[in-house]
Amino acid sequence: MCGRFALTATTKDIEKLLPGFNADNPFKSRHNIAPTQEIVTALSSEPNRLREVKWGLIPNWSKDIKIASKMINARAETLTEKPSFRQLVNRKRCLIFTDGFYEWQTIPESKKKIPHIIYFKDGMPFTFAGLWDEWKDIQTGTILTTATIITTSANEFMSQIHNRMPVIIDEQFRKDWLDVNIKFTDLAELTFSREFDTMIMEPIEKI
DNA sequence: CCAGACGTTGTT
DNA sequence: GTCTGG
DNA sequence: CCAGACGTTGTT
DNA sequence: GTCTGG
Repeated sequence: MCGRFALTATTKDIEKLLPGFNADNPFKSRHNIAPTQEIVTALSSEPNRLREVKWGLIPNWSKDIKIASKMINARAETLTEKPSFRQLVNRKRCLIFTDGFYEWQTIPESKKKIPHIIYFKDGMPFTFAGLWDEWKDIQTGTILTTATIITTSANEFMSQIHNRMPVIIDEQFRKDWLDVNIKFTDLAELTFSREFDTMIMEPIEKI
């Protein structure tokens, strides 16, 4: 799955990933982004903007804000079936910016978990596939924008440590993923597990 | 019909 | 909002 | 995902 | 051990 990641690149380098998209404000460098915190995204509805939203999807119909902490990931395999996601796949897709994510390897019979960081050889930031939504807090009238990260089965490389991984959208497909004129069924292939030539994985002591 | 859930992961 | 379970 | 809390009563 | 908050 994907429950922690980093975004330490400069705002300028992040903007380079998606020409024409500009950041609202400079983004802070962060090594350990946790669910419920702000994440940097490009949303399908706002074609020229990079903005922060909260990690943990709150569907627009939700009565309880607490649902967010359960909705940090969405399985690619069942996106079009699940009530929480099926209405979003054709209308509210997003890209989530990162330059490395963490997975924990569980060691059988020792109860220990070893964190690993996964990133690319060039050190550049890259993008996860996500879904987003807007939710109105009835008490205050505030609109909250939230997102979830789509996961898929681990590729051969990642399966050394874990059975799931986030969906990564390559450079040439980023604009397609954000284009809601393209149906999800025509993009579903992007969520399938595949190998990456320059992916690096390293065990770390601590995040 | 209404009431209640709406999710993923990992472990057994 | 929509589906599932009772 | 991990880290940290996990509780009540009565008094200020 | 399990739930909550970040």
